[in-house]
Amino acid sequence: MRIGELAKRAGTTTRALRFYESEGLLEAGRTSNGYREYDEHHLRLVREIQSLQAVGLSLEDTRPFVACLRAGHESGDSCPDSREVYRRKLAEVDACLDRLHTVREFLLARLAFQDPCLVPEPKEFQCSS
Amino acid sequence: MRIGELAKRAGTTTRALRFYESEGLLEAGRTSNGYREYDEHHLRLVREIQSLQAVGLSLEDTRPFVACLRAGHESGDSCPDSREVYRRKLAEVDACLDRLHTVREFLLARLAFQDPCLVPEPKEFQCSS
DNA sequence: CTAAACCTTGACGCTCACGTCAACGCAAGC
DNA sequence: GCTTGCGTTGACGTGAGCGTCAAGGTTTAG
Repeated sequence: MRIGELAKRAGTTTRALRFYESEGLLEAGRTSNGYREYDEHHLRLVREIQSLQAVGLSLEDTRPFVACLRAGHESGDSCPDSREVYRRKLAEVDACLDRLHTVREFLLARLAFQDPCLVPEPKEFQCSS
Repeated sequence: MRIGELAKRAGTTTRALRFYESEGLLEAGRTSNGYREYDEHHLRLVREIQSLQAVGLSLEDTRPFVACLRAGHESGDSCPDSREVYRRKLAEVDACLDRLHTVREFLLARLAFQDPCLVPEPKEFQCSS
């Protein structure tokens, strides 16, 4: 199949697929006229990337999973590097949950009209999913 | 005081202060040579902005608080618009907490080697603090 | 007097995962 | 033959909140 069909079947865009290729995540074959050629295995890879992005992993973080699938494993998260990414992300999520609980308490206190001087630590913090 | 001193006392940078001014959040007076001139009231405004950013509010969201302080209120969150921002942010935080709990369960399940097909909704979602 | 340390505006850089446009080639239906 | 709809590469735009020069003017310490 060509890039348009893969995009449609995966529910994404051709631009995204070309971007994955430029990042080395999705190598495609080429037909004689230069068109990219994909198969079901590529669709599987794209689906893996999408589901990982859905839980808040960056594209960079999906590399081990893609590599794991390409190495022949039936699931992308059966390799050590992938599981390490899971563990790291879990720690991030836990930290984020802590942080958000603190923020929530702060907002509730302010809405309840309490003292305006208790401010959460202004640490750099990025909470994303 | 001039911009450098204000930055130092607020624990920020001159660039940030100039940026706030460009966004209309921090209007400064000017001395005869064109230097910006600030007082304790400005410092108070900057501190307010910082503490709000620390709980994950965007600069845009800090506008009502700054306006409230400039309107003469002793605290920036005593005005209706400010409290509305608090309420909206609280709702965002709650949604984020829900989302992160789901993600956390997903990660735990994957690490426990379970079925690889349950994937959280790939909704657009931005969780930040 | 001079050098350091401050101030000014303006403009580009950064992150991330693409969106969007430009300008072109290729293929198929009428 | 012509239009329509695929495909190609390349390059710039997006958002948030500044960081980081660049190229000057001003003030202060020695």
